Formats: sequence, structure tokens, C-alpha cells
Amino acid sequence: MSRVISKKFFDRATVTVAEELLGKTICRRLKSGKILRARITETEAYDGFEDRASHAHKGVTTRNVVMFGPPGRSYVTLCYGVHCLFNVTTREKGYPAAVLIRGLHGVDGPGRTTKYLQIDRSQNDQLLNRVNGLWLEDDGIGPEQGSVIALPRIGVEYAGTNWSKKPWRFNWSAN
DNA sequence: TGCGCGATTCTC
DNA sequence: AGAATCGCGCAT
Repeated sequence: MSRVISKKFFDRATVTVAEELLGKTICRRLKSGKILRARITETEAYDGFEDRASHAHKGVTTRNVVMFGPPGRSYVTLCYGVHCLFNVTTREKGYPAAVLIRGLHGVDGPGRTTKYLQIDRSQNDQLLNRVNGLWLEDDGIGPEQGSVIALPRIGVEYAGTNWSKKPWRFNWSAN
């Protein structure tokens, strides 16, 4: 038995949301009608105005404006001109924050995640619900106590050690 | 209007 | 180790 995760889940501390997203299921309805489902195994938190690793740390721009919007929406960005990355926004409107979905069960890497789920920039800034074909579900299955590890975020060395070393990446290796 | 760069991944 | 590839952000 699964329930759709609502906006309220994301209107909380970003690091908490990042950790609790482990084990939740991403659901994606393709144009064909087929529905893909995959469990989240790795996330990263990007939080607030001060976080120098975040796209939002220099203030609002056309690119990052979704991060400043309401929680529970999709934030899809093109990375290195090659790969789309999928985030879910957190915190209240006006506060820039999001959780990057880095990996799914059997799908390792943020670029591979969007490729598998067939998410591109046309899915940017959408409410996550069934109507929009992209949503999250909680079936009650998730990491056991102690099976989540916190690690430094990847690819953000430019942010300086203070920020790049923060253990804001959460990994659940289900066996 | 132009230029440099990145929350990555794949191939050599 | 290096390429691929392009929208964005900031400087002309």
C-alpha cells in the first residue's frame, strides 16, 4: 500500500528531507502510458543563501528561480551542457533549497537517473503529482536504523572546503 | 554580443 | 586524461 508524498513533506529542513527521501519511490508516467517506478538510494541537500555549493548562493537568477519557489516542485537543470539533473524543492517560498536525486536502485548517478526516468528541462518547475506524470510515493519500506551513511557532496570543490566537506549526501546501500 | 564555465558521463 | 555540449551569468 502506497501513498503519494505531498507538498508538506518537503516543507521542512532540507537535510532532513534529503535523508528521509531514501527508500521513497519516484514514479514517472511516460507518453506511452507506461509507468516507471524506482526507489531512491542517494540524495544531496542544497540549502539556503549561504551554501556556496548551491546554484542559489549568489541570489535569484532565471536559472535557479525555482529553488526560491514553493516546496515539492521539480527543479531540473542542464549540467555540463550534456545531462539533466533532477531536484525536488524544499522549504517555504522565498528560501532557496532543493534535494538533488543522485541515484535510484540500480541507477547510479544523477545524469543516469534523469536518463532512466526520461526527465528533461520540460519537466522543470512542475508540481509533483500524478497529473503531471512525475510524483513520489511512500510504501513504508525504507532504510533500517543505521543503514544510511552521510558523505560529502560530489563535484562541488569550487565551493571551498567549508561547504564541499559538509556531509549532505545521503546514501542507502540496500542489500 | 561575447566568453568561460559547470551539482556529469563516456571513451580513449 | 580528455571530450562532449549548451544555457546561463556576468563582463563588454
